[in-house]
Amino acid sequence: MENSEKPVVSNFIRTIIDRDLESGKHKKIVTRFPPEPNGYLHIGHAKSICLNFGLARDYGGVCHLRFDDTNPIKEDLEYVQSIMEDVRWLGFDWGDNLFYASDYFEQLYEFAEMLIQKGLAFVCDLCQEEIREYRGTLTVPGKNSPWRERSIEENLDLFRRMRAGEFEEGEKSLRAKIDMASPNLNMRDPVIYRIKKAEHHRTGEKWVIYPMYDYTHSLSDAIECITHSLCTLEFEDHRPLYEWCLHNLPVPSYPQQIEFARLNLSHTVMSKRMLLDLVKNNVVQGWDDPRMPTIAGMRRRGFPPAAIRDFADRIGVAKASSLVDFELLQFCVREDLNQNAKRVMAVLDPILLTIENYPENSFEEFEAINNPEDPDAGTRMIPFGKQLYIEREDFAEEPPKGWFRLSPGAEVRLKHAYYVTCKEVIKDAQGKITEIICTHDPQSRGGSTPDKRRVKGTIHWVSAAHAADAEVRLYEQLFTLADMSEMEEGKAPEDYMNPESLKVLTHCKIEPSLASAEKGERFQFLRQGYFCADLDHSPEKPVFNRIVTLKDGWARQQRKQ
RNA sequence: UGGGAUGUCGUCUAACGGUAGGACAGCGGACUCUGGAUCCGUACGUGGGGGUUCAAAUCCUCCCAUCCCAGCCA
Repeated sequence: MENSEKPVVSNFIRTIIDRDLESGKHKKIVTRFPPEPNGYLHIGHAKSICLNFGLARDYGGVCHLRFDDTNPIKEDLEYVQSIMEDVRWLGFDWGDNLFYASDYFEQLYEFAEMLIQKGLAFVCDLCQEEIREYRGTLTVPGKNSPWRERSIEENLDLFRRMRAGEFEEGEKSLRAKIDMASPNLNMRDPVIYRIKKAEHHRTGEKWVIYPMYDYTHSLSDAIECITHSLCTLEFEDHRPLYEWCLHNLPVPSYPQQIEFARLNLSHTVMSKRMLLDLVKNNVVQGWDDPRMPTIAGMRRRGFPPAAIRDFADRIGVAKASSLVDFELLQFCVREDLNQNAKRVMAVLDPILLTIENYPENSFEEFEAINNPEDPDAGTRMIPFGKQLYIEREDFAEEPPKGWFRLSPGAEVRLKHAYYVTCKEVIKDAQGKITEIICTHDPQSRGGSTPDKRRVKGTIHWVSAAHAADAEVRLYEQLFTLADMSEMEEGKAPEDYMNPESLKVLTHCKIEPSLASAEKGERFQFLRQGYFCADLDHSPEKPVFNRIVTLKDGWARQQRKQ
C-alpha cells in the first residue's frame, strides 16, 4: 500500500509503545487483529484493523490475523473468508501470520490441566442458572460453589471425562478458582471451559469442550508473543482475569492488554446483532447493501479503501467514548475521489433541450478533460447534437435570486460545448415542462467566446442521440437519528429508518462511454457527486451507486434563507 | 447505592507543570468552463468547586455527569 505523507498523530497507545521500545522491554512489537468469525466486519472493525496493522507497519513490527473461534455454534467458514477478503481489501497483509485460536485447543487443554494441578481450577456441577445465583450481584458478593473443594484427582478425572464426552452440555463446567467475593464479577470463579457438542468449522467433532474467551484470548496472545493486545473498553474489567491466566501458567510471553474506545458513527449502528436484524428482516438487501456500515457494504457503495484508512487515522485513538460525525467519513471519501475519479456527464432527471439554430442530423465531438486534478488522466471525446438532455433541476422558469443556471432568456454554458440561451418552454397538458428550446452561439464553441463575455452558469448535458439509459441508486444515511444509542425504549433501529436512504432512478441518461464501465469503477458525475458501477451493472443495463454527493454551495445558500 | 473507566471548540483529537494546537463541520471572502476543487481569512473549548505552584487541561481534594460489568457470547 502507498505510504502516507501525513504526519502521524500521537496517541496514548503510541506513547506506551515508544516507552516500551525505549526501555528495552520489547525490541519489536507484535499486534493482532482477533475477530470472531461470526459475522461481517464493519467500520468499527476497520478502525481496529487500521490501528493494529498500522502500528505494526509504523514501528516495523508485525500484526497477526487471528480468528477467535471458540464458539462453534455461532461461527462459520463463510465469515472466515469474508473477513480475510475485507482485511485484504482494506489494504493490509498478514503475510504468514494467520492463526486460529482453535489451533491452540490442545495446548489450552494442557494449560487447563495445569491449573487443576495447581488447585486453581475445578469442575463445577452447577447448572447455568445456579451459577448465576451463586455469582451474587453487583453489590452482593457471590457464594462458593459446593463443588469448589473437590480434590485435584477428582477434578482431573472429571475434566478428562468432560473431554471424553461423558457428560451432557450444561452438566459440568471447568471454573477458575479465584474469588467469589471479588467486586469484579469476572473474577468470581469464571467458567473457562464449557461442554458444547457442536461441530466446529475447523476442528470438526474432535472437541466437545471449548475454552471461553478470557482464558483463550490471553493465552493465545501469550503463545503468539503478542506484545500489545489492543481491545475495546468493555474488556477493561476483564484485564485482571487476562493477567491471572498469564501469571498462573508457564506462558512464553506476557502481552499487555490495552483498551481503547470503540468507534461509534452517527446515523448508523455498529452492533453485530442489530446489523444481523437489518439483514434478516429485509430492512436492507444484505450484508453488502451499500447503506450498511459493513466493509462489504462500503466496498459495494464505492468507498475507496484508502479513504477508510484516512478516516481511521483522522479519528484517532483514545479512551473516551465518542460519536464520530458521518460527515468526516464523507469528507475522506470526497478527498480521495476528487484526486482519483474520472469526470463524466450523466443526467439523472432528464429534460429535453433542443437547439433550434443547430443543424438537423448533424453531430460533432468535443474533447473533455477527464480529471482537472490529474493531468495524467487524459481526455476523451464526447458527442454533441441538436438535441440534448439536461438536468431538470438546472432550469427554473422563475429563477430565484442568485440563480446562475438556465431560465427563460438566460444564457448558460454547456460544459465543454457552447453557450445556449433559452428561448421557449414547452409544456404538456398538466403544465409539466417537456422541452426547452434554445439557440446557441456558434462563436462559443469549446466553451468561450472571442468577446470574452462572462457566463456564470455551466451545466452538464448528454447528447440525446447518443445517451445510454441507466439506473442510478441514490443512497443516504440509514437512520434519521444521529446517535442511535439514544433510541427510545422498546424501539428497534428500523423504527428510525431513513425513508430517503435509498432512491432508485430508472431513466437516467449517461454518456455512451459509461455503459462500458467496469463493475466497481468510480466516477464523478459532473456537478452531482461520485458514483460507482454496481455489482448489478452491465453494458446492457448500466447501474450506478451514488457514493457521496459533491458539496453543494448553492443548496447551502438556499438553506440559509 | 459494588467495581472499572472517561470528561478539552458543535464533532473527533493533541498538549504529559510553561503561549490550549490540528482536523471535520460553520461563517466570510477570492478564484473558477463543476455553485466542485483550490486559496485566504474568521469564530468557537479545558464538566464544577476548593487547594498546591511564579505558573495547572496537566498535581492534590471534593463534587457532578456519562459509559461498561451480574453469558457455560466475544
